[in-house]
Amino acid sequence: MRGVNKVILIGNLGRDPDVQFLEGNIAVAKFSLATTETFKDRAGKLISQTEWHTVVLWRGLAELAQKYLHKGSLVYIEGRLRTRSWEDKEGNKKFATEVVGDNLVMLDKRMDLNNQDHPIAHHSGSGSGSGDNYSGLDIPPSLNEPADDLPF
Amino acid sequence: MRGVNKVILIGNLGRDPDVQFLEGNIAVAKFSLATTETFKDRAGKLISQTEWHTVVLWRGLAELAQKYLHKGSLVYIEGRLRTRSWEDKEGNKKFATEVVGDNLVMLDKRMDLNNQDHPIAHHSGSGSGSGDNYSGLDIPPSLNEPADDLPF
Amino acid sequence: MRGVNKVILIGNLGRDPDVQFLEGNIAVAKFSLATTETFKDRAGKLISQTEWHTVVLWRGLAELAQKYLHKGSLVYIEGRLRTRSWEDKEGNKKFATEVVGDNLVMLDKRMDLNNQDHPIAHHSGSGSGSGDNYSGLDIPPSLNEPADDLPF
Amino acid sequence: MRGVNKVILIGNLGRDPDVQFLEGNIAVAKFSLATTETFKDRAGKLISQTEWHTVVLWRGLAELAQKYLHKGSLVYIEGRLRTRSWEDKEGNKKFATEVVGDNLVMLDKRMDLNNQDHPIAHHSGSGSGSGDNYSGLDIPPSLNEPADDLPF
DNA sequence: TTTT
DNA sequence: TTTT
Repeated sequence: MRGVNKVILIGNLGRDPDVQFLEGNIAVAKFSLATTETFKDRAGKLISQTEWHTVVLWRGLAELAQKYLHKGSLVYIEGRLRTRSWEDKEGNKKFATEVVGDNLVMLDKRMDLNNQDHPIAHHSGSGSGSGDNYSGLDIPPSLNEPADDLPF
Repeated sequence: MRGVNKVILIGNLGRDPDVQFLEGNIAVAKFSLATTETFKDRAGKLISQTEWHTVVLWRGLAELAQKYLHKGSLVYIEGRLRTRSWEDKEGNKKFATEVVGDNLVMLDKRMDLNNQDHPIAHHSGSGSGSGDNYSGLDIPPSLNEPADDLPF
Repeated sequence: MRGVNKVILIGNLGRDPDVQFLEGNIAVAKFSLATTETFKDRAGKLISQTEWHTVVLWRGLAELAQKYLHKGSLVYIEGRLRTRSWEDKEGNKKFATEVVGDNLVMLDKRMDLNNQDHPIAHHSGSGSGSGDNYSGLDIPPSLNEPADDLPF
Repeated sequence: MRGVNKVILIGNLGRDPDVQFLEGNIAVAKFSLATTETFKDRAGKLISQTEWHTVVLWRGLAELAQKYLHKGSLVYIEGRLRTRSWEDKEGNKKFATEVVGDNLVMLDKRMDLNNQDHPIAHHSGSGSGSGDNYSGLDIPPSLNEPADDLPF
């Protein structure tokens, strides 16, 4: 209660997403995302800093990732932090912090504009990226209020 | 597609929320929210700057607002911007930008911790804020994945 | 004090930015930004909703806008809401809500990768988008801590 | 360039902050923060989920943490993710993901309202928390534009 | 491991 | 007025 746990990332995939299907045919996608920020240090020198994040997507978002994302894709991810812990075979306690995505926006689909036939990278062929209803890019606010009949 | 429109506010209600019910018994709440930020200007002087926002909540969130929020309440609102336009009686074009909330977190309920019986302010008596299941404070990610059986 | 007023947008410029210089040679840029979100309504139908925002940038960010942004540019803007009011000549009270940007990330510069010579749109010639040091894209956290000598 | 790495948290400190001073008298604070989100699972059952984060603050923010934060404090933190890795004595590779805070807003100072003399917890006495100008809570946008002489 |  |  009374908590907020929100992450917003824009970055590039380091590899193609790893997608798996659990029982019930539930898709889960996982990939590394690099966010690079540039800023000036105290001396005014330009510093570029890259951070790697593990992103996990479920269900519909995982399926979108499978269809449209690949190594190098630029994406906006909104989600929350989750830290998992376990013991490895030697009994060492391990931790991993992941970003579980609630929303995904693809930012380089625009490539298609210039170049409909050859999406920028080695998709696995399939019928991917074309067409224009990779609907649900946003899986957003399930709020859809009645039209503009606000009584104010 | 490919868009993001997100607002995050923490501030205090300027008045009790105005709640109305549309056909279908759909609740809509509206209130002014003051966000005050403090920072230093170029000269190092401390500046306090208050901005007023119009917040609109629908359905369940509007009902929570009606039950638990009042003048002075401190809240976290996450939502999106929406600008409406219309003509007033004199035919002047008018604009109003509102924040339509998708998520609400009440930040001063904690009062209850110290003082279960007298929430900090003049609630309308009702069965207000006590108890600890004013559930649904967050109306968040409808993502609920299977437990920790991630195959990675 | 105790307030937050934050806006995060990803969208396209409706027109080239309008850039002006105030006394002291302070740059101010202003433009309209369209954010389009797609989601399913209660009936499962795909709805696309575009919202227009007025974005204002100051100083260095305004200069970046002047150099690199144009009609159609896809950008990430982080900023805060500010509502201004005034009276027009007829004495009508007017309001305008703007997003004052604190951070700007250009999301389609990538165009340059494919096509160094013809940025996607009619830049004003100048020495625009090429080169790779349109530094300061991010004008971010002026926090730059000492290297990784954290004592924990 | 072209990246965003942003985290927004609202939660409670699990313990008093651990504050240290590095050479140059640079303060660094570190603490665990619990964010609890409540939502309904697929079956409509109310689920409460707590996530623990490691938060690191530098310089002025660390000093504020030292003065005003303690076990149980409710805070808003805005920052970015940083993952550090190292090898422990046994040569095992270890990872730790932290939230490096760029902004801090204290959300329960209001306690003072009800109870000026006994802030909710064992402060180190110092006369701190009272008064109402623990200014600089926000250390925000170093943008401070000239007053409202926008030429638009 | 990405990207500029 | 943008973009898909």
